[in-house]
Amino acid sequence: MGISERKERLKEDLKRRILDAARELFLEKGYEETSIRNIAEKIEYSPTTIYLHFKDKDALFHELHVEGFNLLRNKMQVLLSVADPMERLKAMAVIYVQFALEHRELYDLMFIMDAPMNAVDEDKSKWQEGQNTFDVLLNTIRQCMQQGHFRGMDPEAVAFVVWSTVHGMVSLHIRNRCLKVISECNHDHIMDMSVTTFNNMINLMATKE
Amino acid sequence: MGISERKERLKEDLKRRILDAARELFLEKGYEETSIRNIAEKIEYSPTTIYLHFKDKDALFHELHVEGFNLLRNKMQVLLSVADPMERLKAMAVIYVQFALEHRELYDLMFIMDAPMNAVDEDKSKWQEGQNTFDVLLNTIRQCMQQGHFRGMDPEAVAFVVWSTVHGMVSLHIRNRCLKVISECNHDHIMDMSVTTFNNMINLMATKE
DNA sequence: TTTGGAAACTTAACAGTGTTAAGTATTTTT
DNA sequence: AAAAATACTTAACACTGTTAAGTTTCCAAA
Repeated sequence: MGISERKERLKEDLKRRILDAARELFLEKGYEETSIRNIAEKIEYSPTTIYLHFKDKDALFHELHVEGFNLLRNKMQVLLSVADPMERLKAMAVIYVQFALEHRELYDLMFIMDAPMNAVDEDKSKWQEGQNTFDVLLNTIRQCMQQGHFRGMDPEAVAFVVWSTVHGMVSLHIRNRCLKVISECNHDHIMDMSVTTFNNMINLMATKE
Repeated sequence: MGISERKERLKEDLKRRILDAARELFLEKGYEETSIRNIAEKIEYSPTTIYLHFKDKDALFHELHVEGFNLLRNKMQVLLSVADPMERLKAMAVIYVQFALEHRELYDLMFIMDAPMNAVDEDKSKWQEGQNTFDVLLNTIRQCMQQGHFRGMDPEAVAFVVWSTVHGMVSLHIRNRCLKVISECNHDHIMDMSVTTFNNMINLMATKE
C-alpha cells in the first residue's frame, strides 16, 4: 500500500519545511527572536501544527543543533589526510575556530545555549553528536601520547583541556567578552593570533624530551 | 537641608532592595525565570516602580554582574602573597575555577549570558570590570615573560589563551556539555583533574631552556 | 494655611511569548 | 453511507517586558 507511504512522505516533508523555516529565521534573528508563530507564518500553517511534529520549541532547535554537528563533522573530514597526530591536532583547532566564526549562531546553539540541551536532559543518549566529536579529539590525543607527547597526563583530561581552550576563545568572542579587553579591535585578528599562540604552546608541550 | 538627602537615601535604599530581591530570585531560579513582576511582588511594589530605578531588565542584571566581578576580585586578593608569577598564574586558574563552580549562576551572568552585555553595548566603558580582571592576568603573564617564560609569544595572546582555557572548562561544565563526554561521572572531579592537567601544561611551557 | 508643583508610585494596557484543550474539516476504512 | 482516524485550526491560558497616563504623597513658596 503505497498510499500510507505517500502520507508518511508528506508528513516528513512538512517537518522539513518547519525546520527550514526555523533555520532561516534563527540564522537571521537568533533563538529568542524566532517564535513558533513566526515559523508558522512563514510556512503558512497555524502555530499549533508545529506541535504535531515537535514536542516543544527546545526539541525543534535540538534538531537544528544536530544539523550543526553534521556540518562540523564534514569540515573535520579533511583531517583524515593528516597522518601525524600532532599536526592533526593543531589543524583541528584551526578548523574548529573557523567553523565557529563562520557559523556563529549555529555554534552558539551547539555549545553555548541552554535550549537544545533541555531536549537532551530527558534522554542523555541524544547527545551522541557531542560524544562523537569529542571522541575524534580523544583519539588524536591518544595517538599523540603513543608518540611520547603529553607524557604522564590523562588523555581524557588533555582532550578536555584542549577542547576547552578553543571553545573558550570562540565563546568569549561570540558572547562579546573581548570588547576592549584586547587592544586590537579587529576581532578576527585576535582569533588568528590566539590560535597561533595556542599551537605554539602545543609545540612547546610536544618536546618528547 | 538634610531633607533632600534623606530622600536620596530612601531612594538608594529602594534600589538596594530591588537588587537584593533580584539577586535572591536569580540565584534560585535563573535569569529567564526571574521576571520584573516577581521582583516587584517580593518587595511589595508595583512592577513599574522598578523602571524608575533601572532602564530595563538588562540594566538591572548588569548591576548584579558588577557585584560578581567585585566578589571575584576579592577572591583573587589572596594571590598578592604569591611572589613567583608562574606560581601565581597557576593559583589564579585554581581560584577562577573554584569561583565559577561555587557561583555558577553568577559566573554565567558575568561571562556567558547575553543579557548584561546589552547594557554594556551602549556604553563600552561599562565593562571596566572585565577589563580590570583581564589586566591582572595580563600583568602576571608579563612578569612570567620577564623571567623568560612564553618566549617569543605575544603577552595579550597568551593571556587570552589562558583565560580561554579556564573559561572554556567551566562554561562547558555550566552549560552541560560534558554529560557523557567524559567517562567519570563526578563532574567536580573532572574539573579538578583538568585544572591539574592545565597546570602541568603550563609547567611544560615554563622551561626557560 | 492654603495652593501649586514636583516626585513617587500605581493602573491599565500593548504587543508579544510558549503551550494546550477543544473543535472542525478532511480523508480513509469499515 | 456511517464510523473512525488523521490533519489541521480556533480560542484561550497564563505568562513576559515595557510604557503612557493617572493618582497619591510630599515639600516649598505665596
